[in-house]
Amino acid sequence: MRPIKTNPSPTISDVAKAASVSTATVSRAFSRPEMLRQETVNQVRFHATKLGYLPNLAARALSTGRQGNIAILVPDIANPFFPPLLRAAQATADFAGYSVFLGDSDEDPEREQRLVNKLVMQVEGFILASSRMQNKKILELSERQPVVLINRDTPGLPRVLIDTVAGIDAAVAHLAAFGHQHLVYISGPAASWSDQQRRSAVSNAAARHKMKMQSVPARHPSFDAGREVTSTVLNMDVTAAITFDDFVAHGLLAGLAEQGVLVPRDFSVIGCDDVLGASTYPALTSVSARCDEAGRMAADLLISTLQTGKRGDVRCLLETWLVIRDTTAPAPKTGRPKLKKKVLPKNNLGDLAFTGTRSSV
Amino acid sequence: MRPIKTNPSPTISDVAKAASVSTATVSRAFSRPEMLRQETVNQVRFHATKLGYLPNLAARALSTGRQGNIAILVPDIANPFFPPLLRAAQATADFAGYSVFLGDSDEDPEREQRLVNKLVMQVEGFILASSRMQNKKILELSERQPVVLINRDTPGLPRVLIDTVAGIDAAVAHLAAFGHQHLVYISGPAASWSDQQRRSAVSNAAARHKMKMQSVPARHPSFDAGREVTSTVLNMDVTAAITFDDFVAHGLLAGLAEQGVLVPRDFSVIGCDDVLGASTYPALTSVSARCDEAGRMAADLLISTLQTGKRGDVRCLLETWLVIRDTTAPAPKTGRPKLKKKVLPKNNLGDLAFTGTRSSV
DNA sequence: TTGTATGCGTTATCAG
DNA sequence: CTGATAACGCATACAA
Repeated sequence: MRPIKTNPSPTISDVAKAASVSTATVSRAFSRPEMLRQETVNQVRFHATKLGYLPNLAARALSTGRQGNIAILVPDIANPFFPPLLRAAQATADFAGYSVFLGDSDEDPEREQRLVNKLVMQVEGFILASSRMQNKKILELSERQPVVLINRDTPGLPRVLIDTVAGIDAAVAHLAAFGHQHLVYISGPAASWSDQQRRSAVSNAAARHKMKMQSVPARHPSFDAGREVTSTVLNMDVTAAITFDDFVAHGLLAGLAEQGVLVPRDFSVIGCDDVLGASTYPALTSVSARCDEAGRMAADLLISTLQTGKRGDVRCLLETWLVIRDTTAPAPKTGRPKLKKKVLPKNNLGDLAFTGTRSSV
Repeated sequence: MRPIKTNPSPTISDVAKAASVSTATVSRAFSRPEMLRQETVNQVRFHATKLGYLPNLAARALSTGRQGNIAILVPDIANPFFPPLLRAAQATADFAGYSVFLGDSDEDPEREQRLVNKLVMQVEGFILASSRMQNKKILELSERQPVVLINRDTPGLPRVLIDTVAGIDAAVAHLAAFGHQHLVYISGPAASWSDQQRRSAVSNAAARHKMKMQSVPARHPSFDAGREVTSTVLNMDVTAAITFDDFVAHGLLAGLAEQGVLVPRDFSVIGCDDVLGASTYPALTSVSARCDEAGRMAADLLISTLQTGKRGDVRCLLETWLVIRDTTAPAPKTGRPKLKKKVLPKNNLGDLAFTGTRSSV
C-alpha cells in the first residue's frame, strides 16, 4: 500500500491536528467557510499555509463526484486554428475554477476515443473541437457526461459552429463583382464538417451569381497539397479559387508563382480561416473568424451546463467575414491564364514554408 | 453524500457482482492481469465492457498515490512557438500513459503559481515552459514533485534549453560576410531567459567579428512593437537588425516598408524562432529551432524521472541554425539607409497581420 | 489463483 | 458552530 512518497503532502488531518480542530472543520474552512466562525477559519487557514497544505482534488472528487476538470480535445494542436481557441477556452474554464486536460487526437478517431476513455472519469465534461469520432460514439459519450462540440453539427448536442457561409457568400460576391465567371473550390478533409459546409456554401453562392463552380480535392489541408493541385487548377479554365484553408491557398499561391501565373492579375485566390494574417505575399484575401470566440463560447456552454445541470441543444453560430487583401482582382480578359513556364523568382516562396503543418478544421 | 449523478458510472464492485468475483479480482484484471488466470481476466473484461466500466483514475490515484497525469504550463498558448512543443509533449506523455493538464499563465507569474497550486495534487510532475515564476517558487515546487523546465536555466533542475547561440553566431557571421559593420539587437521581455541569451550571443558574436552592436528594447514581443521601433532603429546608423523573434522582425519589416527603406537592399533583418516560415514578404531570414523537439525532450525527461525516481540535473541544449531567405543582403555602400518618406504600397503589409499576437519565449 | 479487509484524503450526514 | 464517522472507488497486504 503505502507508496514511497518522496514528499508526503500534508493532509487535512495534519492541519486538523496542528489547529486542534476536527478534520471536518478543516474541510469546511476551505470548501464552506461561511459555516464556520471567522476566527476558526483564520486559525485553520493559518496552520494550513504554514504546513503548505493544499486540498487533494482527487480525494475531493471521489467524495463529491465533482472533479473540477474538463477536457478539450483537438485533432491537431499545431494547426494555427486551434491555439487561440484553446487559449480562450482555457482562460474561461480557469476563471470558473476548472482545470483543463488537453488531448491531441492527431486526426485519428481511435486515438480520440482512447483519450476520451482515459479522461472520462477525471473530468466533468468534454469540449470536442472538430471531432473526428463517429456521431454514434459522440452521442454515447454525451450520455455519460456533458459534451460541447466545436465545428461539428450533431443535432441534440450543444455546439459552436463557425459559420463560414456568410464569409463565403461575401467571397463569391466579391469575385462575381470582379467579373469572374468560373471558380474552383479546393476542398479539405471529407470528414470535416467545415469542409462540407464550405463546399456547399461556395456551390450555392456560385449558383446565385450564375457562376460555374467546380471542386478539386486537396490531398491534405496543407501547403504542399495546395501546391500540388496547381496544374489541375490551371487546366480547368477557371479564373479564381477559394480554398479550404489558408495553407492550401498559400501552397496554391506558390504553385501559381512557379508557373508564372501572376496573382491577382491572372488569377484570384481566397483562403479560409485567416490564420496567416497579411504575411503571405501577395497578402491573402481570406474568410476570417474569431476562433478564440469559439473556444470561449464552448467553455461557457459547457460550464453553464455543468452548473445548471441542463443539457441544452444549443446551436451557436459564429459570424465570419471577408478580409480583402491583395490576391483578388478583376478577372483577366482571356478566360484562361497563360501558362508560360518561368524560372522561380529569387525568393523561392514557400520551400520552407509550413511544410507538414496540418490544417483541417 | 450521494451526489445526484445523472449517470452513475459502473464501479469495480458492479463488475465484480456481474462477473461473480471479488472486487480485488476485478481490480487485478485491469492493473495486474498477470496475477490472474487468463480465463478469469477474460470473464471480468467481458462483463466490464458490457457494463461500460472504466477505471476511476481519481480513485486509483488516491489509493496508489500515482495520478497518471502531468501538467504543462506555458505563458501563451497562442504564441506559435508553443503549439508544436505542446503537441510533441502531449504525444510523448500520452504514449507513456500519462494525461496532460494544460495551463496558460498569460505571462503572469501569479497566475502561473495559482495554476500550479490547483494542479499540484492532481499531477505527478510539471513541465514549465518559459516560466515566469521566481526561481525560488520553482525550486519550492520542485521539492514537492519533479519539474522540468523549458527555456529557463535554473541550476539543479532538469531543463531543456533552445540554444540560440549557434544560430545567432551564424546570423552574425552571415551579416559580417555581407560587409555589415554595425547592427542592432531588438530585444524582448527582460524576464525571459531566451532574451538574455540572445542578446549576449549577438553581443559576443558581434565583438568577435569586430562589429559595432547596439540594443533596442521592443515594448513587447509583437508585430506592433517591432513596427514602433523602426524610427529609432533608422536613426542609429545601423544596416542590419537581429530581432528577439519573428513577430518583432515582421513588424520591423512593415515599418521599414512604410519608411521606404528597401529590404534587403538598404537594410537586413534576421528574426528568431522561424515560426513564420517563408510567409512574410520578403521571406524572412531567421534563426530556426525544432521547438517540437523541446517538448518531446521535456516530456521524456519528466517521465523518466517519474519512473526511475531519480531527479537529475540534466541540462539539455537544443541546436539552432540559420535559415537564410530574402531579408539579408550585402550592406549598402552608404552607411545609413536613406529615409525617403513614401506612400504605402498597395498591399499595406501587416495592418491586419498578427496584431496582438504575443510572442515572448 | 482468488477473496477479505483496510486505508488513501475528502466531504456529507448526523449528533451534539 | 463543531465533532465523529461513514462513504466515495480502488489497490493491496494478508489470508485462504
